[in-house]
This record gives sequence, structure tokens and C-alpha cells, in this order.
Amino acid sequence: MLDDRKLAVLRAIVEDFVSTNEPVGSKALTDRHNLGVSPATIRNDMAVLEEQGYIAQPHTSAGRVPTDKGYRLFVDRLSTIKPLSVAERRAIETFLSGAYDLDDVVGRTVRLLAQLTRQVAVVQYPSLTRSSVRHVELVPVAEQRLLLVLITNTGRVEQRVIETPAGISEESIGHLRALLNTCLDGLGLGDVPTAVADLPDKVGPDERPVAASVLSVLLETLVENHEEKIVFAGAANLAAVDFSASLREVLVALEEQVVLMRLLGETGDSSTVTVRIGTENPDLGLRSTSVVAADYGVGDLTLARLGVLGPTRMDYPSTMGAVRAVARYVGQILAGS
Amino acid sequence: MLDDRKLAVLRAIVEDFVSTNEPVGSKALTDRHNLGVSPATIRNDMAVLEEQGYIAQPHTSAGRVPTDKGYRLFVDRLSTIKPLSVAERRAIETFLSGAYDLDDVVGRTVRLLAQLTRQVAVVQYPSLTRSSVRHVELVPVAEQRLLLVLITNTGRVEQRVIETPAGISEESIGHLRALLNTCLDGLGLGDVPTAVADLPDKVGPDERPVAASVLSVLLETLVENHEEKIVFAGAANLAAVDFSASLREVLVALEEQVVLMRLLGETGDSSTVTVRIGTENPDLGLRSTSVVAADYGVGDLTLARLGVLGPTRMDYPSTMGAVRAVARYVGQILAGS
DNA sequence: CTTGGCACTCAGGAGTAAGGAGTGCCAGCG
DNA sequence: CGCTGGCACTCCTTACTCCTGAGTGCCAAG
Repeated sequence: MLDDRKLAVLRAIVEDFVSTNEPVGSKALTDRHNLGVSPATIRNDMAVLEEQGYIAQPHTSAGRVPTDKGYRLFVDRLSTIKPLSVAERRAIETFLSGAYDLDDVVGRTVRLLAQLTRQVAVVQYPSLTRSSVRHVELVPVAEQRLLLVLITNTGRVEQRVIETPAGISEESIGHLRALLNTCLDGLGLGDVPTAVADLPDKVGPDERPVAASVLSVLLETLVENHEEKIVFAGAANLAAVDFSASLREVLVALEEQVVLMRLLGETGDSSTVTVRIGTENPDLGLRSTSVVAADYGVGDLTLARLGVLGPTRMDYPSTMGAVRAVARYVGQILAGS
Repeated sequence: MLDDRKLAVLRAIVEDFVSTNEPVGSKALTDRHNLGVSPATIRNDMAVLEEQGYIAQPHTSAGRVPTDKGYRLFVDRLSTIKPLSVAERRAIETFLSGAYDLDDVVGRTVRLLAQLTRQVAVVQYPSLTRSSVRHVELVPVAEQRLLLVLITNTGRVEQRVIETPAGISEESIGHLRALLNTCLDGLGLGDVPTAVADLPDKVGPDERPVAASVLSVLLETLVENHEEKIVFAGAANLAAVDFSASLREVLVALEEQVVLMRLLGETGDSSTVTVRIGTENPDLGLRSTSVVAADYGVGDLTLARLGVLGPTRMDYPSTMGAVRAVARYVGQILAGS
């Protein structure tokens, strides 16, 4: 129902409106894009596009403005993600590779993304809870089965069954338990991985396989036991755009962690950039903002999401390119460290 | 040169302007405050105040508005810090006492202060660097003197001389060194205090006094080895006030940690609330904002500062009351945990 | 299906006028 | 000497009008 030319017209309208922030009329279109037809023809096409809900006029006798539906079509079918320039890639790489731990990576990433897109950047990341180990218990429940119980200072109790490679003596278990408690007692959960790194070396050769299983289960428990944190940067970019009406609401949303979480959305098809446009957002205060987000992680493992938030009137191809690139680089950096 | 009535007039102007955000005229003043004189008299007083630079008119035939100098006089001599209501105090107490570690206290504090003052709250806090222990060395340098060397994974080297209570054998030193390295190796600096808490129990009775000295020096080194962090909240409150012109600049300032640090200023006379008004601020972009700040800490020890940032046209007595109260409660909470 | 022509709509800016808040100054009064 | 009422003056604010120009929808012709 929409022939090629109408799509071209829609694309042109989106591009022009994004760059000028003014309703675009039929004349301007034929001037700036050589569509090969006259303004009158364009007007007919625009009438159709408007009827279908892809564009709208702010008032009679003004040019047309894309609707959310129009942007959606543009993003889905009319645009291709714009890769970053070599210079930009290099800048990202050097900037991120200077970081020395997760917190630092996240901090740099969010600032980088904000600067790159000139919008508000949001980065979500997993963080180990701040509780610490109070006690670790190992209980044999069957010939080749141990129960690992982890008690934290907040009173939380996690239990896991461990399949041991072979039978194991009571003494070995006792020894292992003592060892674990000695080196973990009082430690923040975040430091457990480093603290147990050399533990297999401290046990006898017989106990080593068992120790390994115990540790892997322990570390797994920790990973599942984290909380999501979220940071943002670039709020100043909001003031630049003409956000006037909703600026306050956007700022409010940014300070509500929960809203922010929901905004980034669930992790989608991995390695794809997802876009939420205007009213597609769950939050009412953000009717006129769009969110471009992507997963990031190490290898196959998805850690969390990051993205940017800006006016629906944004340069989607570039923004998507930046988000995708940053997500990839963050993954690489995390993998490398 | 300024008699009591002129001061009263200035006070009334500040109060009215703060609450209405409109230039205040002589008529309005006599109506709302019973100064016992006629508008004409007030006009004479205002002419003097203006000549001295305490107030100004946006344009001829408008009311008067306090200048920075006027606010300064108001803060210094015309107002008293307004204590919080009992309900507010109780709210602060319960809200803060729910926190369970420094990060959490800081997070809650900044949100609390933002809500209480309806302005942007800023909290600075010391944070242990994220480096971890690579090696600890103990070297005897004299009969009753040891050198403690702490090497972090970032390559940083800290050395301290320790006065030992009594002579100590080579073996004891070796033992202590081994013990320290075993229990600290790879640990984040933030976790060192908990990890060494029970160390004195693990050494022989002879070595205990030495161990104690070593530990106290070690912990002291850590304290000096922190970095300052800073967080803010309540940016949405900026949108409420009519900040129009400078909003962008304020947001920019908020995202620059360095600017923010300088803004809070050096720790002043302890337990006092300090106020920076408009152009008294070091930052050019913040010509029309004021900062109300105070130190907080545990007991005599000043940890860092917190404060709020708002338009020069702010309710100083209430804001100062809130800042002072929150600073005190934070201190109490930190002392109690 | 495309195109040029044409009447129509309407936001935005410029110009004008009325209204009103507030001032400064002055002369008189206690 | 300070306070007061009166008065002329300033100038911001608001409302209203008019005009212009961009842009549209429709129509008839190619």
C-alpha cells in the first residue's frame, strides 16, 4: 500500500525533520532531495502518509512531522545503522581501555556514550551485593553429594547441592570447610573470587577435584546473587534540545532507578540494538522520548544493558551505531581484563 | 549606616521575594509586614539600600530584588537557622538508620536531602581506592623500629615507620609478615579492616603488642589512601524553579566532579553551615546559584562535606537547617555502625 | 498518475493601545 | 529632622489587530 516513492518521501521527511527540527513541507522536500517529481505529487503522497498515520501536521498549513509510527517504520525499514568513523572507534578504544575495574569501565562508558550521542546515556550493570560471608558449611548428603550452605551477614542463606567427582572422606570435608571459613570469613561477596583463587593449591592432591567443584558452585552462587545497578550521564544534553515541556519529567525518570530499569527493557535478541519510540515506552512521562538500547556482555554471556535516551526526534542511524559500537567495545574490554 | 528599620526592610524584601519570586514593591511590603510606617518611608529606605548595593531593580518602575550582597547580609545577620520539625527529624532518623554500609548511607542521604530541601543535593564522601594488596613487607630498621611497606596491584608503594613497644625477634617478624600476606593477599583495600580484625588472636602472646602496632599503622595508611567521591540527586528540582537561562550550565557543573568538589569548598569551621551566594561561587556558570554546605564526620573526625545547590533566591534559613540536621544525623549513623 | 494553478488556512511577528504597578520627588506636618 | 500623602512619570505586561508567508487541498488539464 506504500509504494517506493512514498517510503522515500517518509524517509526524507524524517531526515529533514531530524536535522532542522521544523515541520517539513512539500517544497522543501523537492528542493533538498531530488525525488524527480513536483511538489504537488509529493503533497498527494503526504496526504496518504498522513491518512495512514505515519506523519502529522502540528496545525493546518504547516509542514509535516513524523509520528511515532512513522519513526518506527523508518527505523525498521528505511534506515541502516550508521557505523562509527575510524577516529571515533579509536577514541572509544583508547578511552575505555584505560579503565581498571568494572566500576571504572561503567563510569567511563556512560560518559563516553553521552558525549558520542550528545544525549543522555544509561548503563546498567550487575554488582555483587554488599553483604559479606558469615559462614560456609559443607554437609555430606550422599556418597557423591555435598550440600553447600552460604550464610551472609544479612542473614541470607543460600544452599546448593554439589556433585563430587568421587567419594570423599569426612576429614577432607572438615578440612575444606575449615579452609573456606578461614579465608572467607567476614569478606565482602565481591572479594570472594580473588580470595579463593589459590585455594586449590592449599589442599592435598586427593582433595583437589572436590575443592574445584565446590568452588565453581560457590562462584556460581555469587553470580546469581547480585543486584542490578544503573547510572546515567549527560543530563546536560537534555537542556540543549528543545525539551521544554517534559524536561522535568525526564529528569524525574532518570532519578528513579526502577523506571530506568524498565526503560532499558529486558534483554532482547542478543547483539541487536533495540529501539523504543515515544509512546512505546512504558513510562507516561516519557511520551516524547526514545530509547536506543543494546545488551553487552562477555562472549555469549549477557551481563546487562546500556543505551541512550533522547527526543523521539533523534538521529536513529547514528545513535544506533554508537550504542552498538560501545556495547561491543565494553564487552571486549571486560573480556580482556 | 543601616538602622534597624532598613535592616528590617531588607529582611522583608528577601523573605517576600523568596516566597513570591516577584520583585517586591513598597506597597506590598507595608501590607504584608507591619513595619509601622508608610510606603513612602519605605521607598526612602529602599533608595538607600539600593545605593549601598543590597537590592536592585530589574528595570525602572519595578519592585526591588535582593542582590548577592543583600542575601549575604541576610544570611549573616538577619536570619536564624530554622530547625527542622520533630516529624522531619524522625523521618530523617528512620530513613537513614535503615542503611547498612557507607555507600548506602550516602545514597540515602543525598536523596533525603534533595527531597527535604526540594533542591539539588550533593554529598561528597571518602572511598577506599579500588586497588588491592599485592604484598606487605616488614623490615626491621632499628631495635624498636619496623618499616611497613604496602604494595598495591596498581604499583603504588606506601611505607610507614612503626615504633614497636619492645624489641622483637627476626622470627616473630617473619611470622607476622607471613600471616599478613596470607590473609591480605589480593584483597581489596576496603576489605582489609575486616580481614585483619582477628589477627591479633592468631599470634603468640609475645607478639601481640607488636601486631597491634603494626595493624594500627596499617589501618591508618588505608585511611589516608582514599579518594574523594561525590554524588548528587534531585536534578529534577531544577526544572521546577525558573532557572531557564542557566539550567544547562548547572547540569554541566553537576556532571563535572571536579567542579562539584570545588563548589562544596574546603571544610570550613567544623559544625558550621557555610553559604556561598551567587558570584561568590568559583564557577562562572553558577552565577545565579547558591550553595549551602556543611561538614560531616564521626565525632571530632571530619569525613567530608555535603550540601545543596539551588537558586540564589532560596529559603536560606530552612535550607541551612536541613543541611545542618542531615549532616549531624549522618555523623551519628556512621558512628553507630 | 502527474502537474501547475489557485483559493484558503493559520502561526508568528510587528505595531499599537490601554492598564497598572511602582518609583522619585516635593511640599507639608508633627 | 523624619514621616507622609500626593502626583507625575516610567515602562513592563497584556491584549488586540493586521499582515505576511509558508504550506495545504483541490481541481482541471496534460
